[in-house]
Amino acid sequence: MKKQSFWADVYDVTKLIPAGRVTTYGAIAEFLQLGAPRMVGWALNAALKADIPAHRVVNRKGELSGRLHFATPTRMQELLEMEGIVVKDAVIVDFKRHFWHPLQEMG
DNA sequence: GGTCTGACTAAAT
DNA sequence: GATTTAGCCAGAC
Repeated sequence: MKKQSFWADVYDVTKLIPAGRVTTYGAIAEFLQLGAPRMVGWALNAALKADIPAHRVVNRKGELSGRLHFATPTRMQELLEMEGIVVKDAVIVDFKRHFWHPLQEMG
């Protein structure tokens, strides 16, 4: 993938996340060599306005830390559950099992 | 143009 | 082992 502005990069990577899978800010930051996971979340916040499945990105604990930024606080969880991910109390159940790393898709 | 602020994370306490 | 601290870097003011 080409290095663009980090916004576009975050968008692209996020769009690559398969349905029913999730990844972390850190994984994306690592993949993009940002060195600043916070920016990923920040970019994702802007990504909500675009056609980006930002709900598939959670913090390293598998917690839906960004749910409050969605239209409704429960929206993120609903989207994940629609994709077959079990979410309990804003935390993904068996997070490790659903975890997806960008490099995994790259090959 | 310096300062503040994040949907975070790892290390230190 | 839970809480706190520092580092991360791009935008907004």
